[in-house]
Amino acid sequence: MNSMENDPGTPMAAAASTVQPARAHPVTLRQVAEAAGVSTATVSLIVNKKKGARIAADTRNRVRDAIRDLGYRPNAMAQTLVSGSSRFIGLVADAIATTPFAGQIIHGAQDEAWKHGYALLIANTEGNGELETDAIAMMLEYKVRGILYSTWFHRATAVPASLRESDFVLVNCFSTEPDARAVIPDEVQGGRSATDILLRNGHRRIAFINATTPAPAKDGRLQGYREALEAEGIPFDESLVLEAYPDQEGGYGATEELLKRGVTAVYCYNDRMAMGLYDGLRENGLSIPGDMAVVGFDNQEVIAAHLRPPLSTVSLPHYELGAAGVRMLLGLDESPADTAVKVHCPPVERSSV
Amino acid sequence: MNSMENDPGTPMAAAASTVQPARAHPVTLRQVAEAAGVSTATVSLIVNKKKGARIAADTRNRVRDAIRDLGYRPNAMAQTLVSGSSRFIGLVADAIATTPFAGQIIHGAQDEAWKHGYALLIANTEGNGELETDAIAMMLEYKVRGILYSTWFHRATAVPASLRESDFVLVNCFSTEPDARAVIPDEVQGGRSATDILLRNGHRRIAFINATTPAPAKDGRLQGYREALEAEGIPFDESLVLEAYPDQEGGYGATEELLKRGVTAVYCYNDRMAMGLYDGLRENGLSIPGDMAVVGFDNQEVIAAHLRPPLSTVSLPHYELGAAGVRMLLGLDESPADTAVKVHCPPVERSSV
DNA sequence: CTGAAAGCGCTAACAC
DNA sequence: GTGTTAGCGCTTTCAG
Repeated sequence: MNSMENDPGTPMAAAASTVQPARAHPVTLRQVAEAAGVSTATVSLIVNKKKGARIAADTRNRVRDAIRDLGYRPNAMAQTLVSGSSRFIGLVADAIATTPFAGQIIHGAQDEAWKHGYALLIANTEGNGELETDAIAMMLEYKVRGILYSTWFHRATAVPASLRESDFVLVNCFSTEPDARAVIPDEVQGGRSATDILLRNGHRRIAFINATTPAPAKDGRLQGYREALEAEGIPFDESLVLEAYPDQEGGYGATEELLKRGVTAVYCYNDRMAMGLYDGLRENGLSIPGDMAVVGFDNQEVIAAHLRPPLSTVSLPHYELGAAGVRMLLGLDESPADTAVKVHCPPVERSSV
Repeated sequence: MNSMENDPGTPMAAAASTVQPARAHPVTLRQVAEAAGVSTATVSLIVNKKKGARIAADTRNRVRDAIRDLGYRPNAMAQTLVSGSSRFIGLVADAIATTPFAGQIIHGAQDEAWKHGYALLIANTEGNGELETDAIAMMLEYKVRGILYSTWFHRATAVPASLRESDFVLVNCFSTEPDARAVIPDEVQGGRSATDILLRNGHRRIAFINATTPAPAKDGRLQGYREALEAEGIPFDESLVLEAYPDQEGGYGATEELLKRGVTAVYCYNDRMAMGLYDGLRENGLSIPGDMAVVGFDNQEVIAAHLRPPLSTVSLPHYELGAAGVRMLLGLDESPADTAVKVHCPPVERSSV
C-alpha cells in the first residue's frame, strides 16, 4: 500500500506528500490506525504500552511503522479530556526575576515535576491580586493536578480562595489557616549553623547584624543565633545585635557601630549585607578574616562565592523548596496539614572565617 | 428549588451539598445547563460572551446564577480539543537558575504571553539533549502554539529536529540554518555604548578587559569598543585589550597588567570582572572613579547596583528578549527568517565613571 | 488477539 | 432566542 491517490480526504494523503510530518494538520490516532489497517483501539494499546495487551508482533510492527512514517504525536489534550486529570502542576510566583531565588524554586519544582511525568505551568503575579486570581483560574481550567503557591521571600501569606478549588501547597510561605500544607526554610537552624561556624573557629564575642524589616527570617535567624550561643554557654548580649536595612548599603553603614562593639566576628542577616560590610571593614584597614571573621546568610552565588575572601554562609534551599513542594503535592512526602514542613539550610564554608 | 433529594445522579446534588464548589467532580457545562433549565449551547454562548448571541436577560441571569452556585469552571482541555489549537506557548531553557538571566527571559516571555492570552509551559533541559527532546515532545503533544528555544548566554545553536514540528523562535541564540527566526542582544551596540560612557567623560586612553572564552559577546563587545573609539578618532591600540576569565577572579587577576598600561579608564567584559577589578584597584590604593573609571556589561543587579561606588554598565535585555520572542512567535513583530533580530542593550550610568 | 462503540466536556452549525 | 446534534482525538469496556 505505498501507491496513493492524491485525495486530500484520505488519511494517507498527508503522509504521502512529505516525509517530514506535516505541521498544519496534526496526524491523529485514527489516521495511524487506518494506515496500519487496524482499529484505533489497537493503536491506542500499543502507543500506551498497556500491560495486559496481547498484540501480534506483526500488527505491532505495522502500527509502529505507521506511527513513524506519519510522524504521529498523541494529542495530550484529548488524553487529558478522557482521563479527567492532566499532567500539569501549576506554579504561581509573586516574582520571577527580581531575585535569583524564585528561579531556583522554579528549577527545583520543574525538575521534580518532570521526574514524575508532570509539566510545569507557571504564572507570575508580581504580587498583583487580580493577576493572581486570573492565573489560578487559568490553572484550574487546565485541570492541573495541583498548584504550588510560592513567594520569593519567606513570609506569611493568605490563601487565595480559588486556590482551594485545587490541591495546593505553599512554598516559601505559610498560612495560619487550616489545611494549608507548606514548605519553608528552617531559619532557626540556619541561624544556628551560621553562628556555629564562628563558634567552632574559637570566636566568643560575635555580633549579629539583623534586618530592620520584619519577617520570619528576622526572628528565626536571631533565635538561631541565641540558641547557638546558649549551647556554648555564652550569655546573650543584646548590645551585640545591630539592625540595618538588609542590603549592601545597610551592611556598609553598620560598620562603624559594629567596630565599637569590640567583637572578633560578625554574622550578617544576609550575604548582601556582608558584601557591604566587606567594603566598610576594608576602608577601616581591617582584613577578613584576620581582623574580623564574617558569615552571611542566603548563599547568593554571584556574591558569596566571589567576594574576596569568599564568604562563608548558610544556604537558603530554594531548589529543594520547589522540589519538596511538588513531592508534597503528589503525596510523596509527609505533609502535615497543620504545620509547615521545614527544610534544612546547609552551611557552606568558604574563607571568611 | 432549595429542597433537594439526595440523588447523586442529579446535577443539583453537588450544588446542594456544599456552598464551596466540590473539588472531586468538576462541574461541567451540561450540569450548569440542566440546573438552569437551558441547553448546553446556550450556556456556551453565555460563558464565551459570543457577540452575535441574542439571549434573554432572564435566561442569562438563570445561567449566571447556576454558574456561580455550582462553581463552574470551563474545561480548557475540552475547549482546546474542539478548537484544535491551545493557548500554550512552550519555553525550553538550557538553564533556569544558574544565573538570574534565564529568569528574566522567562519573566519577559510570561508577561508578554499572558498579555495575549497565552500560558507559558516551561521546561529546563540543563543542556541535556535527551531531556530536551522529551521536553519538546511534551510541548508538541500539548499542541502548543509555538516554542521559544532559549539559552542562558548568547550563542550559536543547532535547531533540534523536533522543534521544526512547531512554530518556534530562538531566544538569546541563533542558527545559520534556514528559517530559524531569532532574537539576540545587540552586543556591538552595547560595546559601543559602554565605551561611549567613558569617552563622554573625557577619557581617551581606555583599556578593555575582554573574556578568554569564545562567544558572540566576546567579538561583539570588542567590535563595539573599536567602533566607539574610531568614531572619536582615537586609534585602536591592541595593547590596551587584555583578556581574562570572565568572572570576579579574572577581573581581580587582570589588575596588575591593567595598571601597567597607564590608562585612565577600563571597560570590562562583564560586571563580575568589574567587581573583581574593584578589589584589585582598591588593594593598590586606587579610587574609583577618581584614579580609574570603570564600566561593566550585563547590568547584573545584585552586583552592579550595589558595588561601591555603584557600577556604570550596559544592560543585557533578557526580559525584552523573552517578550520579543513571544511577539515574534505570534507574528506581532517583524521577524526575518534569515537573520536574527537584535535587541538594544541600554547603558545604565551609575557612579563608577 | 482485535474491533465496535460509547463518551470525556465543549463548540458550532443548523433547526425551530 | 434557544435547542439538537455532530464531532474534536482519545481511552476503554465489551464482544467476538
